[in-house]
Amino acid sequence: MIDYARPCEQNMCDLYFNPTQPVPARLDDFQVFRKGTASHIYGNYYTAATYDSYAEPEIDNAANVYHTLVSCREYYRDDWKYKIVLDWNEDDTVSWMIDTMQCMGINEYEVPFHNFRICGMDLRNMKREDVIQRFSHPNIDPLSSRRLGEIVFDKLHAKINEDMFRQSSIFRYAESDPYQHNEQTVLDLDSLDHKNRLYTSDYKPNDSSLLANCDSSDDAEDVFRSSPEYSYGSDGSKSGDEDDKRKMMKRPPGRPKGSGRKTLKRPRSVSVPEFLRNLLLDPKFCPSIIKWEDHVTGKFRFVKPDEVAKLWGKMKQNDNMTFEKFSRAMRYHYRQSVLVSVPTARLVYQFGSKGPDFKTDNPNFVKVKTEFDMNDMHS
DNA sequence: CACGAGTTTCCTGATT
DNA sequence: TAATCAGGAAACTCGT
Repeated sequence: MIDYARPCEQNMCDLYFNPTQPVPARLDDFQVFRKGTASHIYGNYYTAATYDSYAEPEIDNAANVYHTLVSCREYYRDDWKYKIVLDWNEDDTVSWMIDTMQCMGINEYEVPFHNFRICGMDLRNMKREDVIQRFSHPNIDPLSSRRLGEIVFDKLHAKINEDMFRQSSIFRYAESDPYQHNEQTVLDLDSLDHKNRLYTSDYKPNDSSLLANCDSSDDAEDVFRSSPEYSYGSDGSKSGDEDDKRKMMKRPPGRPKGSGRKTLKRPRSVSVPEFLRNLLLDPKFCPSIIKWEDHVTGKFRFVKPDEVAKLWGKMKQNDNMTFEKFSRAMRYHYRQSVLVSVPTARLVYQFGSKGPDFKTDNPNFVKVKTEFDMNDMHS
C-alpha cells in the first residue's frame, strides 16, 4: 500500500486555531506525576504524529510506578473521538484518558490508565470519588492524585454533556442541503455516528461475531490470495515455480468480486466534493488537516491526506479507506468539472465550475486567530 | 428488478 | 527510487 508523504510545512492549525488548547497544568499541581521534561506538544487534535513525537520515557525510573509492560502509545486509538461516551469500549476509554492527560501536559506514562480499562457505560456511572480512587497509588501524593481525579471527572462530564447536546441537536448531517453552508457545524461525525445506528444494522466495528459472519475480505488482496486460481499454495510459501506462475497469472483488473461487505448498509452521505467543502468550512478540520491554498479560485491543499481519508472512511463506516482510494474518488469528479486537477502541485486540488458553493468570508479561519490574539493581549 | 451515479478496490504507467 | 498523480476496469452501494 502506498503511504502518501505529508508536506513538511508547519501546520497552520498549530499557529492559528486550536479548539481544544488546554491551559498547561502548573508544575506544582502535578509535580508528583511529572518527571523530566513535559513531552506533550499542545495542539493539533487530529495529529496522530503528535503521539509519535515523544521522547522515549524512562520506563525503569522509580517514579514511573504505573507502566511496566505496555506502552499506552500502543493502546492509543482515536475511535473514541467519533463516538459518544456511552458507546466507548475499554480501549476507547483508555485512549480518551491518554489524550486528556496529554492535553493537560502530563506524561502519558505517569497515569494509571490501566485502572480505566472499562467501557463508557461503566465510566459514565462512576461517581467522582470512584474516579479519584482509581487515580490513587501508594507512591503518589494523595492530594495530587485527588486533584487529577477531579479534573478528569469534570472533563468526562463535560464530554457527556457535549454528547447530549449533539444528540439533541436538530442538525442532521447526511440529510443537510449539501450546497448550503450550515452555520452551526458542518461536519458532525459524533452525531452522525450515533444517528446511523438508528436505522442501520447492529454493526459495530469491533463486533467479532459479525465479522465472522460477513465476507471478511473487504481487502481484496485476501480474495486474490484465497482464490484457487491465484493461490500460492496452502502453506503460503512460494517456490520458484509458483513465483513464476504468479507472475504469469496477474490479478485481473478491477475490483475483485465479493470484495464488498454485503451485511453492512453504508449510510447515504454527501458526495466527496461536498465532504471536502464541508471540511474546509469547519474550523474543526480547517486548516488542521485541509486548508485553502487559494480560496478565491477554490484551490485547497491536503495538510494531512491520511486524516481526511480516515474521516471519510469513518463517515462511510469503512475502516479500509486510504488517501489513495479517496483520491481516486476525487478524480472521478474531474469529468464533470466538479473538481479540477492542479498540475505540478502535489496534494493540491481545486473546485471546478460545477463544484459546491464554498463561499466564506473567513477562509482558513484566520480571523479566529486575530480575535484570539486580541483577547490574549487584553487579558 | 433494472439502471445510473457515485464510490471502492484493484491495476498500469507517467511524472515529480 | 519512491511518492504521487492520472485514469482504466470492474465490483459494489444506493436511490429512483
